[in-house]
Order: sequence, then structure tokens, then C-alpha cells
Amino acid sequence: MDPMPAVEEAPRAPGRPRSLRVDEAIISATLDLLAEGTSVEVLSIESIASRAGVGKATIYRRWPGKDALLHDALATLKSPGPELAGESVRDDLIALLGQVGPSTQDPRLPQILPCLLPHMSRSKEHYRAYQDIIEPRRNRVREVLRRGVANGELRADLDVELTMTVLIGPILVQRVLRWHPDLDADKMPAQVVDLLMAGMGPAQS
Amino acid sequence: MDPMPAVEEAPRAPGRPRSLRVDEAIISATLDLLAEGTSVEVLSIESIASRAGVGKATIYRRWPGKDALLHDALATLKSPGPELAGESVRDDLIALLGQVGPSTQDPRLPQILPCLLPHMSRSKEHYRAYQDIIEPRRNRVREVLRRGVANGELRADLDVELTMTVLIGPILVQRVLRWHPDLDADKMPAQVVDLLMAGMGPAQS
DNA sequence: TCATTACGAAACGGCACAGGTTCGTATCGC
DNA sequence: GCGATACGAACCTGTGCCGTTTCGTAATGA
Repeated sequence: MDPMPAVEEAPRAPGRPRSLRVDEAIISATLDLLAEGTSVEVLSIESIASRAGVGKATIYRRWPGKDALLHDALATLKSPGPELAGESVRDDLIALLGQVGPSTQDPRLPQILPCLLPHMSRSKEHYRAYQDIIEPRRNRVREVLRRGVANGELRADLDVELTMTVLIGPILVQRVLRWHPDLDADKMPAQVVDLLMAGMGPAQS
Repeated sequence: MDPMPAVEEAPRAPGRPRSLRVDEAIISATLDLLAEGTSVEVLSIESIASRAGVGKATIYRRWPGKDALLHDALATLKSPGPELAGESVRDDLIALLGQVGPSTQDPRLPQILPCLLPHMSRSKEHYRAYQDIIEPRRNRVREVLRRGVANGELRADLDVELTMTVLIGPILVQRVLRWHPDLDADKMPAQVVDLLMAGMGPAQS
């Protein structure tokens, strides 16, 4: 079960040390395959080894099985807070929503996460790991919205939880599913935020 | 390639006729498996036969392979227009968005479609079939929005295509991915529509 | 009744690929 | 050098599906 304490006490090194290159190659290959659309079910140690240019034994020497490897690979993506916030709620939201797409960090993340969800829903264990990745990102948006409500930039009776989903949902759907052929996912953060700020009702201001 | 003209000329019936029950069982088993999360890649004739309580030969007698069967199974879901429209844009939108979820028709549809998309994106052939199912539904929403713009219920400069995605995206994400644990997907249509009508900016009316 | 076709079940050979292990070689500290 | 460990490649064994065929039985029309 235990993944890989990496550097534990590290006093002894009796034989040939493990290659860090190999570690990275395995993790990276795993994420690559997921990002390319390989479902968790289909994902195999063999395909990972092949993609990483590594023997299967090398993987089994580090992880007991696919689940453990997957867990560690996902943990890699747990970036804390990717973007800094500015001063206006609108700009902050746009910045945060932009990261739903081609994030500043790992560009594979947005491809991977949604495809993972069906699988995660079945395992309490995996769902935890998944939540650990998702929740911090949601919190960023939540905080910005609350700030807006507090300082009057947003309406006082705003349903924050609902609004979060209305902000993120469309962009997620577009990025991952290419839901609508005519929309440019890169422009959507600004468009969605502006649409929600103004509302779709007839102009009042 | 040709799936099953069902009733073609139908003058001859030399032997025992094919059971309609069996047709339904096969199609239904296919959709069930998909709805349960079986990806298209993993889906096998063998599993379908087993689920349907049918011999594999019976399936191969009707369809040349998995693709053809899948195509026909999806065609089953092509319901034309499930709901009737009322008089207010708000109510019509809520009605249409409600069908994104537990549709009046086949409850498996919302589970199936999104999981299919990755696979569909790879095959021009399948993508067509997929579009045939999706597009009519999108059109319903599009028409309601245009009507609203025309009669002044919605702002004149509304980006209809964007708005469609902002309406559908959150509900889709919630229903399929259970994106947000605290939201009730059944109530979301009304909530989303109202939020978008009012906007999240400070109250102006 | 009899020919004809459909049915479920089972079995077929073939194939692909999975999970794991073995083996000769490469790389480390000493 | 030496023991110890990591490495990639090749290998072994099992599983599962495919597509097809065979079987005994059931349902139809003539």
C-alpha cells in the first residue's frame, strides 16, 4: 500500500541507486496516457512501461500495482494555488477559470480529471485522492465569490455554490467534451463571467 | 454495414420469425451497460449477449459487429422533441434543461452521452451519429433563446451560442459527474435560469 | 407432416494482452 | 575488484474476447 517514501532516512545505499529519471518517466507516462483519453480501466502497467521506455519489473519494484501508481501520479498534480489574485472580482474569476483550461501548471490536468470521475465514484479510496486535488481549486473560486458578496461587487443574496458550478461547468464541458463546435474555450472564461455579471435579462443599467 | 431495415418488403417469411423481444433485449442491454459506465472500448459482444440473456450468434445474426450495434442502439435514443413549450422564456428553458437530466424519455441517456464523447471524437463515422442525437436538443434551446431575444424577454445583444453552453454545462456537469456534492441536479434548471436571468452583479431593479 | 428459420448454449481456434517473474547486464559503494 | 541492487528485455501463464460453428429445441408457413 505504501507508495514510496522517496527520501526516508536515506543513510544506506547498498547497491545501485534507483534512477530519478525513471521515476519521472513512469509518472509522466501514466499522466500522458490518461490525458490522451485512456480510461483507467484500460490503462495497464504494460502500456505505461512501454510508453516510459521501462521494464515492467522496474514499475513493480516501486509500486505494488496500478492503483498505487495511479494514486501517486495524481498526487503529483496536487498543485496548491496556481494563480495569484488581483483586485477586481471579475478579473480574479477570469484568471481562475482560465486555469480550468490550459493551466499554467500541468497542461494535462484538465484533460485527465473529468475522465477520471466515473472511475473515482466507485472507489471510496480513489475518491478521496480525487477530492484532494479538486477541492483546493474549488475553494479559490468560492473565496473570490464570497469576497465579491462581502464588498458589494456581487449581489448580496448570491448562491455561491450554485454560481461556482455555473461558472465552471460550461468551461469544463467545452474544454473536455468540445461540447459546442463554435465556441473557443480560451475566450470562454471572460465571456462566461461577463454574461453572469450582466445576466441575460434585458439591460437595466 | 446495413443495420436492419426491419420491415423492408416483408412479403416472405419462410421460417421462424425473429423475436422482437430479443431485439429489444439486445439494444437495452447495450444501453444498460453503457449507462453503468462501461466504456465503449471495454464493451464487448460477449458481455452484451450475457446481459441480454442471448446467444452471441443471435447478435451476429442481426448486426455485423459492435459498431453497427452501437449505432443502432444510439439511434434508439434519438427522440425528436420530448417536451412542449409554454409561453414564458424562463419556463421553457427550465423545461428544456430539465430534460438534460432525468429525461421524460430514457433515463439512461444523460448517463450515456457524455461518456461516449471521447470515443466519438476519434471516429468521423460515430461522431455523425452522435451529432444526430445531440443537435436536435441543442436546437430546442437555441430557438427559445432567439425567441426571447426577439420579443424582448432577453437582452438584445445576447450571445445565444455562449448562453446555451452556460445553461446546459452546469447541469450536465452536475448530473453526470456529480461535480458539486451539495447541489441538487433536479432543482438546478430553475436555479440556473434564474441566476442567469438576474445576473450575479448587484441588484439593479 | 415437413422444410425452414430462429433460438440459447456451448465449444472452437486464434489472438491480444494482462500481471508477474526470470535473466544477463549496468551501475553504485566500498 | 566485490557484493548488492537497479535496469530493460524476454519469457511464462492466465484471462478474455472475437467470430464462427455445432447442437438440440422452438416456432413458423405450406
